[in-house]
Amino acid sequence: MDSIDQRILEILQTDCLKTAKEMASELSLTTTPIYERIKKLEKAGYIKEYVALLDADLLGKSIVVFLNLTVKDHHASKRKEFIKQMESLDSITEFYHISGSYDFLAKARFSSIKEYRDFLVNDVASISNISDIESQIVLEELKYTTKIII
Amino acid sequence: MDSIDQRILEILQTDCLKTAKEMASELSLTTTPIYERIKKLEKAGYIKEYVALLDADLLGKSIVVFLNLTVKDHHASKRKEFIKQMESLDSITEFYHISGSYDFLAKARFSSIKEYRDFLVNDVASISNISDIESQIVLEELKYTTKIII
DNA sequence: TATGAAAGGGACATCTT
DNA sequence: AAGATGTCCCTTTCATA
Repeated sequence: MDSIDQRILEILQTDCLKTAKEMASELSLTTTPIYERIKKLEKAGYIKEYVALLDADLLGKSIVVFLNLTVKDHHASKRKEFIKQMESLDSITEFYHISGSYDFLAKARFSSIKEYRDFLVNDVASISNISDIESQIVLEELKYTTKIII
Repeated sequence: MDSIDQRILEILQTDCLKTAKEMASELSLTTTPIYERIKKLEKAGYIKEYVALLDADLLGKSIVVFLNLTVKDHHASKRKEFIKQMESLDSITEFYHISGSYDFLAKARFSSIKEYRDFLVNDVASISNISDIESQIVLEELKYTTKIII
Protein backbone atom coordinates (compact mmCIF):
# COMPACT_ATOMS: atom_id res chain seq x y z
CA MET A 1 0.00 0.00 0.00
CA ASP A 2 2.14 2.83 -1.28
CA SER A 3 1.17 6.24 -2.62
CA ILE A 4 0.35 4.84 -6.06
CA ASP A 5 -2.09 2.35 -4.53
CA GLN A 6 -3.64 5.21 -2.59
CA ARG A 7 -4.12 7.28 -5.70
CA ILE A 8 -5.66 4.32 -7.50
CA LEU A 9 -8.15 3.86 -4.65
CA GLU A 10 -8.88 7.56 -4.72
CA ILE A 11 -9.70 7.40 -8.42
CA LEU A 12 -11.79 4.23 -8.13
CA GLN A 13 -13.86 5.78 -5.35
CA THR A 14 -14.76 8.63 -7.71
CA ASP A 15 -15.16 6.71 -10.96
CA CYS A 16 -14.64 2.99 -11.01
CA LEU A 17 -15.24 2.79 -14.77
CA LYS A 18 -12.13 4.79 -15.52
CA THR A 19 -9.94 2.68 -17.78
CA ALA A 20 -6.55 1.39 -16.73
CA LYS A 21 -5.20 3.33 -19.66
CA GLU A 22 -6.53 6.66 -18.37
CA MET A 23 -5.27 5.94 -14.87
CA ALA A 24 -1.90 4.95 -16.27
CA SER A 25 -1.61 8.27 -18.03
CA GLU A 26 -2.64 10.19 -14.88
CA LEU A 27 -0.12 8.31 -12.77
CA SER A 28 2.64 8.23 -15.39
CA LEU A 29 2.66 4.46 -15.70
CA THR A 30 1.57 1.82 -18.20
CA THR A 31 -1.58 -0.23 -18.02
CA THR A 32 0.00 -3.42 -16.68
CA PRO A 33 1.09 -2.16 -13.25
CA ILE A 34 -2.26 -0.37 -12.82
CA TYR A 35 -4.12 -3.54 -13.70
CA GLU A 36 -2.02 -5.67 -11.38
CA ARG A 37 -2.24 -3.22 -8.49
CA ILE A 38 -6.04 -3.10 -8.77
CA LYS A 39 -6.25 -6.89 -8.76
CA LYS A 40 -3.96 -7.00 -5.73
CA LEU A 41 -6.09 -4.41 -3.90
CA GLU A 42 -9.24 -6.39 -4.71
CA LYS A 43 -7.74 -9.64 -3.44
CA ALA A 44 -6.43 -8.00 -0.28
CA GLY A 45 -9.97 -6.83 0.46
CA TYR A 46 -9.39 -3.09 0.20
CA ILE A 47 -12.02 -2.89 -2.52
CA LYS A 48 -15.26 -4.44 -1.32
CA GLU A 49 -17.51 -3.81 -4.29
CA TYR A 50 -18.13 -1.80 -7.41
CA VAL A 51 -21.58 -0.25 -7.39
CA ALA A 52 -23.77 2.24 -9.20
CA LEU A 53 -25.18 5.02 -7.02
CA LEU A 54 -28.69 5.98 -8.06
CA ASP A 55 -30.77 9.14 -7.76
CA ALA A 56 -33.27 8.39 -4.99
CA ASP A 57 -35.50 11.37 -5.86
CA LEU A 58 -35.89 10.31 -9.47
CA LEU A 59 -36.81 6.84 -8.27
CA GLY A 60 -39.44 8.26 -5.93
CA LYS A 61 -37.56 7.23 -2.80
CA SER A 62 -37.13 10.69 -1.33
CA ILE A 63 -38.09 10.15 2.29
CA VAL A 64 -35.08 9.41 4.46
CA VAL A 65 -35.47 8.86 8.17
CA PHE A 66 -32.98 8.21 10.94
CA LEU A 67 -34.38 6.14 13.79
CA ASN A 68 -32.83 6.25 17.25
CA LEU A 69 -33.77 3.16 19.22
CA THR A 70 -33.40 1.83 22.72
CA VAL A 71 -34.07 -1.78 23.59
CA LYS A 72 -35.68 -3.23 26.71
CA ASP A 73 -33.77 -6.44 27.06
CA HIS A 74 -29.99 -6.33 26.51
CA HIS A 75 -29.39 -10.02 27.04
CA ALA A 76 -27.45 -11.67 24.25
CA SER A 77 -30.19 -13.81 22.76
CA LYS A 78 -32.87 -11.10 22.78
CA ARG A 79 -30.38 -8.64 21.41
CA LYS A 80 -29.35 -10.91 18.55
CA GLU A 81 -32.97 -11.55 17.71
CA PHE A 82 -33.63 -7.80 17.63
CA ILE A 83 -30.63 -7.12 15.37
CA LYS A 84 -31.64 -9.90 13.02
CA GLN A 85 -35.16 -8.55 12.72
CA MET A 86 -33.96 -5.00 12.06
CA GLU A 87 -31.37 -6.07 9.48
CA SER A 88 -33.97 -8.04 7.60
CA LEU A 89 -36.12 -4.98 6.92
CA ASP A 90 -35.55 -3.80 3.35
CA SER A 91 -36.40 -0.20 4.20
CA ILE A 92 -33.40 -0.05 6.52
CA THR A 93 -30.25 0.71 4.57
CA GLU A 94 -27.92 1.30 7.51
CA PHE A 95 -27.95 0.03 11.04
CA TYR A 96 -25.50 0.78 13.83
CA HIS A 97 -24.92 -0.07 17.45
CA ILE A 98 -24.04 3.27 19.02
CA SER A 99 -22.98 4.94 22.24
CA GLY A 100 -25.06 7.69 23.84
CA SER A 101 -28.66 8.06 24.91
CA TYR A 102 -29.85 5.51 22.40
CA ASP A 103 -28.60 2.00 21.71
CA PHE A 104 -29.08 1.77 17.96
CA LEU A 105 -29.30 4.06 14.97
CA ALA A 106 -30.98 3.07 11.73
CA LYS A 107 -31.23 4.87 8.42
CA ALA A 108 -34.31 4.03 6.41
CA ARG A 109 -35.68 5.07 3.04
CA PHE A 110 -39.30 5.36 1.92
CA SER A 111 -41.26 6.50 -1.10
CA SER A 112 -43.92 8.30 0.90
CA ILE A 113 -44.97 9.29 4.39
CA LYS A 114 -47.62 6.62 4.15
CA GLU A 115 -44.96 3.99 3.50
CA TYR A 116 -43.01 5.33 6.47
CA ARG A 117 -46.11 5.15 8.67
CA ASP A 118 -46.81 1.59 7.53
CA PHE A 119 -43.21 0.72 8.34
CA LEU A 120 -43.63 2.05 11.88
CA VAL A 121 -47.04 0.47 12.40
CA ASN A 122 -46.35 -2.89 10.81
CA ASP A 123 -42.64 -3.67 10.68
CA VAL A 124 -41.24 -1.88 13.72
CA ALA A 125 -44.25 -2.35 16.01
CA SER A 126 -43.98 -6.11 15.55
CA ILE A 127 -40.48 -6.09 17.05
CA SER A 128 -41.15 -6.57 20.73
CA ASN A 129 -37.82 -5.63 22.27
CA ILE A 130 -37.98 -1.90 21.45
CA SER A 131 -38.58 0.43 24.38
CA ASP A 132 -38.16 3.82 22.72
CA ILE A 133 -37.94 5.30 19.24
CA GLU A 134 -37.07 8.80 18.18
CA SER A 135 -37.34 9.59 14.48
CA GLN A 136 -35.37 12.25 12.68
CA ILE A 137 -36.80 12.93 9.26
CA VAL A 138 -34.31 14.25 6.71
CA LEU A 139 -35.48 17.63 5.40
CA GLU A 140 -32.49 18.09 3.12
CA GLU A 141 -29.45 16.06 2.15
CA LEU A 142 -26.60 18.57 2.19
CA LYS A 143 -23.66 16.24 1.63
CA TYR A 144 -23.32 12.59 0.78
CA THR A 145 -20.23 10.73 -0.24
CA THR A 146 -19.08 7.14 0.04
CA LYS A 147 -15.48 8.25 -0.37
CA ILE A 148 -12.98 7.44 2.34
CA ILE A 149 -10.09 9.89 2.52
CA ILE A 150 -6.93 7.82 2.88
CA MET B 1 -38.75 2.89 -16.69
CA ASP B 2 -40.21 -0.57 -17.00
CA SER B 3 -39.43 -3.76 -15.12
CA ILE B 4 -36.38 -4.47 -17.29
CA ASP B 5 -34.90 -1.07 -16.45
CA GLN B 6 -35.57 -1.79 -12.80
CA ARG B 7 -33.77 -5.10 -12.96
CA ILE B 8 -30.83 -3.46 -14.71
CA LEU B 9 -30.59 -0.84 -11.94
CA GLU B 10 -30.85 -3.60 -9.36
CA ILE B 11 -27.91 -5.41 -10.94
CA LEU B 12 -25.80 -2.28 -11.35
CA GLN B 13 -26.32 -1.38 -7.70
CA THR B 14 -24.85 -4.75 -6.74
CA ASP B 15 -22.09 -5.04 -9.33
CA CYS B 16 -21.61 -2.29 -11.85
CA LEU B 17 -18.77 -4.15 -13.59
CA LYS B 18 -21.10 -6.87 -14.78
CA THR B 19 -20.86 -7.02 -18.56
CA ALA B 20 -23.79 -6.27 -20.84
CA LYS B 21 -23.41 -9.82 -22.08
CA GLU B 22 -23.92 -11.31 -18.62
CA MET B 23 -26.89 -9.05 -17.94
CA ALA B 24 -28.36 -9.94 -21.30
CA SER B 25 -28.23 -13.61 -20.45
CA GLU B 26 -29.79 -13.03 -17.01
CA LEU B 27 -32.60 -10.98 -18.50
CA SER B 28 -33.08 -13.13 -21.60
CA LEU B 29 -32.12 -10.38 -24.00
CA THR B 30 -29.21 -9.50 -26.25
CA THR B 31 -26.48 -7.00 -25.50
CA THR B 32 -27.89 -4.18 -27.64
CA PRO B 33 -31.04 -3.41 -25.62
CA ILE B 34 -29.08 -3.74 -22.37
CA TYR B 35 -26.44 -1.34 -23.58
CA GLU B 36 -28.98 1.16 -24.86
CA ARG B 37 -31.10 1.01 -21.72
CA ILE B 38 -28.08 1.66 -19.52
CA LYS B 39 -27.06 4.66 -21.61
CA LYS B 40 -30.64 5.95 -21.43
CA LEU B 41 -30.72 5.51 -17.65
CA GLU B 42 -27.41 7.34 -17.32
CA LYS B 43 -28.56 10.24 -19.48
CA ALA B 44 -31.87 10.50 -17.63
CA GLY B 45 -29.91 10.86 -14.39
CA TYR B 46 -31.07 7.67 -12.70
CA ILE B 47 -27.45 6.57 -12.39
CA LYS B 48 -25.41 9.26 -10.66
CA GLU B 49 -22.02 7.59 -10.47
CA TYR B 50 -20.10 4.35 -10.56
CA VAL B 51 -17.88 3.97 -7.51
CA ALA B 52 -15.71 1.50 -5.65
CA LEU B 53 -16.66 0.93 -2.01
CA LEU B 54 -13.61 0.38 0.18
CA ASP B 55 -13.00 -1.40 3.47
CA ALA B 56 -12.67 1.36 6.06
CA ASP B 57 -11.18 -0.93 8.70
CA LEU B 58 -8.39 -2.14 6.42
CA LEU B 59 -7.61 1.49 5.62
CA GLY B 60 -7.44 2.37 9.31
CA LYS B 61 -10.55 4.56 9.22
CA SER B 62 -12.60 2.61 11.74
CA ILE B 63 -14.01 5.35 13.92
CA VAL B 64 -17.44 6.48 12.76
CA VAL B 65 -19.34 9.17 14.63
CA PHE B 66 -22.76 10.69 14.17
CA LEU B 67 -22.99 14.29 15.34
CA ASN B 68 -26.33 15.83 16.24
CA LEU B 69 -26.14 19.61 16.07
CA THR B 70 -28.29 22.59 16.91
CA VAL B 71 -27.47 26.08 15.68
CA LYS B 72 -27.90 29.37 17.48
CA ASP B 73 -28.77 31.64 14.61
CA HIS B 74 -31.25 30.33 12.03
CA HIS B 75 -31.16 33.39 9.80
CA ALA B 76 -30.47 32.59 6.16
CA SER B 77 -26.98 34.05 5.84
CA LYS B 78 -25.65 32.60 9.13
CA ARG B 79 -27.23 29.29 8.26
CA LYS B 80 -25.69 29.14 4.79
CA GLU B 81 -22.31 30.01 6.24
CA PHE B 82 -22.65 27.20 8.78
CA ILE B 83 -23.65 24.66 6.14
CA LYS B 84 -20.77 25.68 3.90
CA GLN B 85 -18.27 25.30 6.75
CA MET B 86 -19.59 21.88 7.70
CA GLU B 87 -19.66 20.59 4.11
CA SER B 88 -16.07 21.66 3.59
CA LEU B 89 -14.78 19.37 6.35
CA ASP B 90 -13.26 16.25 4.80
CA SER B 91 -14.01 14.14 7.87
CA ILE B 92 -17.72 14.67 7.32
CA THR B 93 -19.04 12.20 4.76
CA GLU B 94 -22.74 12.89 5.21
CA PHE B 95 -24.63 15.94 6.35
CA TYR B 96 -28.37 16.37 6.72
CA HIS B 97 -30.87 19.00 7.76
CA ILE B 98 -33.29 17.10 9.96
CA SER B 99 -36.47 17.43 11.96
CA GLY B 100 -36.58 16.70 15.69
CA SER B 101 -34.67 17.90 18.72
CA TYR B 102 -31.60 18.71 16.66
CA ASP B 103 -31.26 20.76 13.47
CA PHE B 104 -28.51 18.85 11.67
CA LEU B 105 -27.03 15.39 11.57
CA ALA B 106 -23.51 14.68 10.35
CA LYS B 107 -21.69 11.42 9.81
CA ALA B 108 -17.94 11.63 10.18
CA ARG B 109 -15.07 9.19 9.85
CA PHE B 110 -11.74 9.16 11.70
CA SER B 111 -8.68 6.98 11.99
CA SER B 112 -8.38 7.35 15.74
CA ILE B 113 -10.01 8.85 18.81
CA LYS B 114 -7.24 11.43 18.80
CA GLU B 115 -8.19 12.47 15.28
CA TYR B 116 -11.81 12.71 16.40
CA ARG B 117 -10.84 14.85 19.38
CA ASP B 118 -8.75 17.13 17.17
CA PHE B 119 -11.74 17.42 14.84
CA LEU B 120 -13.95 18.55 17.73
CA VAL B 121 -11.36 20.86 19.21
CA ASN B 122 -10.08 22.41 16.01
CA ASP B 123 -12.58 22.06 13.17
CA VAL B 124 -15.94 22.11 14.92
CA ALA B 125 -15.02 24.51 17.71
CA SER B 126 -14.05 27.11 15.14
CA ILE B 127 -17.58 27.14 13.75
CA SER B 128 -19.29 29.81 15.82
CA ASN B 129 -22.94 29.18 15.10
CA ILE B 130 -23.19 25.85 16.94
CA SER B 131 -25.13 25.88 20.20
CA ASP B 132 -25.21 22.18 21.02
CA ILE B 133 -23.56 18.93 19.91
CA GLU B 134 -24.36 15.40 20.86
CA SER B 135 -22.05 12.71 19.54
CA GLN B 136 -23.03 9.12 18.91
CA ILE B 137 -20.00 6.94 18.41
CA VAL B 138 -20.57 3.84 16.28
CA LEU B 139 -19.69 0.74 18.29
CA GLU B 140 -20.59 -1.66 15.50
CA GLU B 141 -21.78 -1.36 11.93
CA LEU B 142 -24.51 -3.97 11.62
CA LYS B 143 -25.81 -3.16 8.15
CA TYR B 144 -24.66 -0.88 5.37
CA THR B 145 -25.91 -0.76 1.83
CA THR B 146 -26.09 1.94 -0.83
CA LYS B 147 -28.78 -0.03 -2.61
CA ILE B 148 -32.16 1.58 -3.21
CA ILE B 149 -35.00 -0.92 -3.46
CA ILE B 150 -37.12 0.14 -6.41
C1' DT C 1 7.97 -4.11 -10.15
C1' DA C 2 7.97 -1.84 -14.54
C1' DT C 3 7.66 -1.89 -19.97
C1' DG C 4 5.96 -3.44 -24.36
C1' DA C 5 3.69 -6.60 -27.38
C1' DA C 6 0.12 -9.76 -28.43
C1' DA C 7 -4.41 -12.33 -27.88
C1' DG C 8 -9.10 -12.36 -26.50
C1' DG C 9 -13.40 -10.18 -25.47
C1' DG C 10 -16.46 -6.51 -24.68
C1' DA C 11 -18.08 -1.76 -25.80
C1' DC C 12 -20.16 0.74 -29.14
C1' DA C 13 -22.10 1.98 -33.78
C1' DT C 14 -24.80 0.55 -37.55
C1' DC C 15 -28.15 -1.92 -39.94
C1' DT C 16 -32.20 -4.83 -39.94
C1' DT C 17 -36.62 -6.73 -38.32
C1' DA D 1 -37.70 -1.76 -29.18
C1' DA D 2 -34.86 -5.88 -29.92
C1' DG D 3 -31.58 -8.92 -32.84
C1' DA D 4 -27.30 -9.46 -35.68
C1' DT D 5 -22.86 -8.04 -37.25
C1' DG D 6 -18.43 -5.73 -37.41
C1' DT D 7 -14.78 -2.56 -35.74
C1' DC D 8 -12.16 -0.65 -32.30
C1' DC D 9 -10.30 -0.45 -27.91
C1' DC D 10 -9.57 -2.23 -23.49
C1' DT D 11 -8.54 -5.99 -20.50
C1' DT D 12 -5.55 -9.56 -19.59
C1' DT D 13 -1.48 -12.21 -20.15
C1' DC D 14 3.30 -13.07 -21.20
C1' DA D 15 8.05 -12.15 -22.23
C1' DT D 16 11.61 -9.16 -20.84
C1' DA D 17 14.36 -5.75 -18.44
